[in-house]
Amino acid sequence: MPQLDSTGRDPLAADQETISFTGGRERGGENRDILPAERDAADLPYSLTNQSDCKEASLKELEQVSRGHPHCSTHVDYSGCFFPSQPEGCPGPTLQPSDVAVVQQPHCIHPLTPLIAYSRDQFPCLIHPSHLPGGAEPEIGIPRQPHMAHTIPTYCPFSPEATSQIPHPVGWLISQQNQSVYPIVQGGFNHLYPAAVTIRTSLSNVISCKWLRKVDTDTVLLFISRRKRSDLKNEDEKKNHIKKPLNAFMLYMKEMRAKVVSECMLKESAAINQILGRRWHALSREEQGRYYELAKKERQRHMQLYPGWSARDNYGKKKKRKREKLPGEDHVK
DNA sequence: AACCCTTTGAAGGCG
DNA sequence: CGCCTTCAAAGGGTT
Repeated sequence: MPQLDSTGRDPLAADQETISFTGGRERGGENRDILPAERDAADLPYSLTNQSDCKEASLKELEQVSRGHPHCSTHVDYSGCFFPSQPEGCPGPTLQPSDVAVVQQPHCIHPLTPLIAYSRDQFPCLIHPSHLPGGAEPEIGIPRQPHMAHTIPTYCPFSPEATSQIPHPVGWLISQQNQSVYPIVQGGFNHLYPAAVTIRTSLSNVISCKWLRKVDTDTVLLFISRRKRSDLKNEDEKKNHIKKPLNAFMLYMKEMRAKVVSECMLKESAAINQILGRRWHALSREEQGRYYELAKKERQRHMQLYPGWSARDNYGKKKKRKREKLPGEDHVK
């Protein structure tokens, strides 16, 4: 745990109320004078050695790297894939959280200069007003109406073969650059794009609009089997899912994972995350601060992109398998 | 196929 | 306010 100032508040957090170094991260603070790497091997709760510990070849390689530098200690903690006790200047695998700037490269330039693309991995190019139904003004971050998504049916009672040939109402957006685009949330256009209009527009080349106009949307939906609707709805929910912004540690993990994987020849994320967790605690305040700052910007950008979004929206989306608690096992976090 | 594991941090709910 | 829970990423492992 980072040092607290005399007031008990973290000085780094003083001007960032959302940044917290508290929260009982005792492992990181209990012995700051000892590099976490030095105690990694001893107590990894999740056994690395059982599964995919640093393999023989990579161990030799790591040892060579370590010995190759005059300042590097030859004490190598292989079981945790760490390089402890590295003096200043040693270019070993110990963290050098250099430039974090771009975590994920957006494929089109967004005014908000995204670091991470939420949902569908992409960001929108600006929408021209003429392309919006009703000539609506384009906005950065179309207001979401996630809870409306399921309330208005948008599907047609026709076979997949038939519907697959129907152009998507906003297909022009998707076809741009042959990439997915701004995470258009189902319902984001609901106020402009009522279901009946959608159906009429989409099927105008297939069936008579005259006929459709006479058919109530609910009646149309009777043609769709419940299962089919359920599948489509689930698919739709996945597409419209807005993910939480990444926190500082997640940003750090995202950047450093590949490095750890290559160093330790590990692929199992649980083991890698344990290593990353320890390295995180080994970071200096300044180094961690950079990630906290990055995470803060991420949250701000997320708020701009998805005003009104709440973390609560994603609750219950992942079904948890009930795991039997072992005797004496408490919730440890 | 869906969830578990494992990490830290943010955020929401509840008493 | 403090505690608990969920979910962000990742990919091999498990059910």
